[in-house]
Amino acid sequence: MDAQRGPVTEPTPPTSPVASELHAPSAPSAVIFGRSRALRPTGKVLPEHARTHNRALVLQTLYTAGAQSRADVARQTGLTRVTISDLVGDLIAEGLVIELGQREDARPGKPATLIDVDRAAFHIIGVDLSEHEVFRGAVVGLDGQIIDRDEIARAGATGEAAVQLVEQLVERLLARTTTPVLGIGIGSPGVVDPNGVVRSAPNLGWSDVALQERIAARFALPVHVGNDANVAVLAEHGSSQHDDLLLVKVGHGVGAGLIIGGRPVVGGGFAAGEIGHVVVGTDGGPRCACGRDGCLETWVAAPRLTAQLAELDGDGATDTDAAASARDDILREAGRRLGIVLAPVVGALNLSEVVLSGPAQLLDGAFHEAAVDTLRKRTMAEFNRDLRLRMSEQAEDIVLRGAAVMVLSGQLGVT
Amino acid sequence: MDAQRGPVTEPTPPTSPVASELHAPSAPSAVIFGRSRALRPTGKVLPEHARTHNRALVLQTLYTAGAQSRADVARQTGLTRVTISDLVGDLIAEGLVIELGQREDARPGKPATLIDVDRAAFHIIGVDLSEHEVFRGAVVGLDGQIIDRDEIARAGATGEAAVQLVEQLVERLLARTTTPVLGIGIGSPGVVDPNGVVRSAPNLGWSDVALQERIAARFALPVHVGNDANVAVLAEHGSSQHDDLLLVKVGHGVGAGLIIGGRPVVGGGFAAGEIGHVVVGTDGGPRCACGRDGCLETWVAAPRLTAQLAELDGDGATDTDAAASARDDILREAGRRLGIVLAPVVGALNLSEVVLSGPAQLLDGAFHEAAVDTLRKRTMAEFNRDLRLRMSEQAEDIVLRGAAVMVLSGQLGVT
DNA sequence: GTTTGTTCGTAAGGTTTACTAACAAACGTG
DNA sequence: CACGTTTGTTAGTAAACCTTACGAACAAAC
Repeated sequence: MDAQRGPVTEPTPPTSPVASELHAPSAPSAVIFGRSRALRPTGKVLPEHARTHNRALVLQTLYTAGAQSRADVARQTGLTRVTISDLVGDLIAEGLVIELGQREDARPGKPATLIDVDRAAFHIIGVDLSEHEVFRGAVVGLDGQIIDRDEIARAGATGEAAVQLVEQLVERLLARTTTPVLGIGIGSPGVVDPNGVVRSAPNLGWSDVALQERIAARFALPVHVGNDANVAVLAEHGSSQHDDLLLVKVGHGVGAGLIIGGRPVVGGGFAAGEIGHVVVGTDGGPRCACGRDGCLETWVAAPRLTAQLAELDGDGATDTDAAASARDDILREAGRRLGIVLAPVVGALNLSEVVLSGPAQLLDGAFHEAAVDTLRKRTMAEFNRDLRLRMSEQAEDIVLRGAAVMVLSGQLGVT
Repeated sequence: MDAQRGPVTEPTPPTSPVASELHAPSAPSAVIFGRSRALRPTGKVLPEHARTHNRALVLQTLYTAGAQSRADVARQTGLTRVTISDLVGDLIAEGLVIELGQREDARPGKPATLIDVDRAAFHIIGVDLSEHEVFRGAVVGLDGQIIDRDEIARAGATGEAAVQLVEQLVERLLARTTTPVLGIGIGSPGVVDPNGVVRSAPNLGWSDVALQERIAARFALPVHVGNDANVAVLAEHGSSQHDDLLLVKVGHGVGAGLIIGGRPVVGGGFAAGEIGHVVVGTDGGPRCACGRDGCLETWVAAPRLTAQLAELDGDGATDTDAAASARDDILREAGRRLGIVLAPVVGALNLSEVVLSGPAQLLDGAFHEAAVDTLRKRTMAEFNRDLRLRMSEQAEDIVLRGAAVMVLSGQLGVT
């Protein structure tokens, strides 16, 4: 009974070198385990990759916890003081970290030299192309604060004209800061692939536009491009406690950004989060531009809701109570429809947090309540007990800040 | 215009050592980027971790591509022949890899010594607790082939009695092989946490049962426990080309297993894939045991479908054509309901592959067709053009083999 | 039969990385 | 003031992978 049990740590003795008779050279075989993830490391790992990783770990520790001594960082990361000193030395030489002088509080021992990410050393350019009327951009600090902003009217521009508007906007933003720029982050509507090619953005008339390449070539800076909702969820993730997070962005259309296990989800066709044209319910619904009835967008897209509410006002409601009630009915139904679509997603992913982003006057009331209520009624309470559905706190700047997060991740973090 | 642009590779000159006046020791600050993934490496990485990774890479390469020379492995992995020789030396010493003698085909140069994973060196014990009437188990080869199998009638056992049945089954399986056993993999219904504790499995009367600990202590072997559907999707992933995969397991209940970006999804409450009690549609439905109307299980769980079909036979259909048609109607409606639930998930994740596992006589016909049809009608064709919904090819043994994959991953792969 | 070129696997030595051990500096405390 | 504590650095070591170099073994061409 014992001979047959052999954990890897106590292997069987090495086999005879020539065993070709015993084990016929196996053909590539059935190998049902072939693609098992754990057995499929992404590629080789060299010591220098470890170094890169640890470097990012130090940066992250400083960034999150704020100014502290090298010894503090060592304790937090588990690396030794020696190694931390070495890594910090590199980071200081690169201008990413600075010494802030000695710690002031009274403790025994040699006083600590405080170090921190040099939060004033770089700015980031964030650009939001998701609004229908205007392209907005900002100079963003490393801590996410908006330092300066600018915008450029879209005026219906599409195709190449729209690309040139983006270039103009970036140019103007770059002129507004004298601090070195870490990179440019752009949140675009539509389907964006990992190379920053906008595969398809009907509103902008874009199809396979190599935006990342264009902007990078023009400004000689690192450029990152992502879908607007996927970018927005990055900003939200910063202030969230959870590693699984779904952000629903209600605007001209409806899109979602998804983070699972701390990693953004892109999807096989790079179209993850495109839930605007999923059909809701089994009772029909308004005709959608895509040709079907009852797409999510027909229920909850901002222009639709606004139009419905305007129609209500047009009916000239005399009683203000009744008007408010009718208004809430519309918003409640929209929220319910969103809940119906989200329920299967929340159930399948066992999500703990869903965030709503969009016009507060539309979403932050009856809409929100109905969505929460519907979600609870349609998922298993036992599994989703601690589910939260909340409004985003990032308001209008969510894409701008998310774009900045994308740059920070891409430039300073582990790829 | 140039001074302000500084990629990390061309940083600003180091700041003066004492800059405390310029940069007030920043409080932990707003830090909206704080939890950005790329900036939040999981922990320190030491050179030995790189070694572990590369070791797994070599194993994976051999496992997938079959017998080959050290030089072949070097070319495939990108590591040098020297390093590969070193790693392979370790693996041979551990008994995981064997030399098979010289390559026979005629080529210039020194003939290659073929090496391969020693596919006969270990067996794996796989256990499937997901069936209602019986616990099934098997001795599984490293390539996933079922070498021997056994089962034990559950006879309604719950709680401690059920645990003891699992122990008996494992004991009997271990007695059926004289080959060293790499580990024991168990697929259980219910919610299973990463430590192998079954948090909740109502059918088995389990609540916080430390199954992994129990079995590991009893047999002194590595043990891995997972949810049955989550385990099943591992088996399917082996034969799939995609890194995003959803498996729907229809049996006594309905559950799903999900792999995104090559990684299993567990969910915040470890209940990912529990879609059986998500409400389908907006037109009510049969009353569910959980108290609500129209849960997915009320539409597609195997016992429900079987009962509906039996009822049909009970009506004594004389015309066989009409009977077949009525039968298909029932299955079609069930398939449609599944499609309705899956559509938002497929849309949100931009899934490229969905797999059905369960009784073929129920699923592989009208049910399947209706599910495909519904899914296409309810998602955006443009984004999900290459979506496939197919039956699993693993049949009854999917959980057994998935459990074995779990062990193989856990014992030989990167954690 | 000899030469040439190729391929394989190994050996030797160097570089990078992070570790342990040890220490000086600087501080509070008794 | 002696002592313990804490910080950050220096020196040396171990691990991991690299480059370079080499012998062995073969096919192909002469």
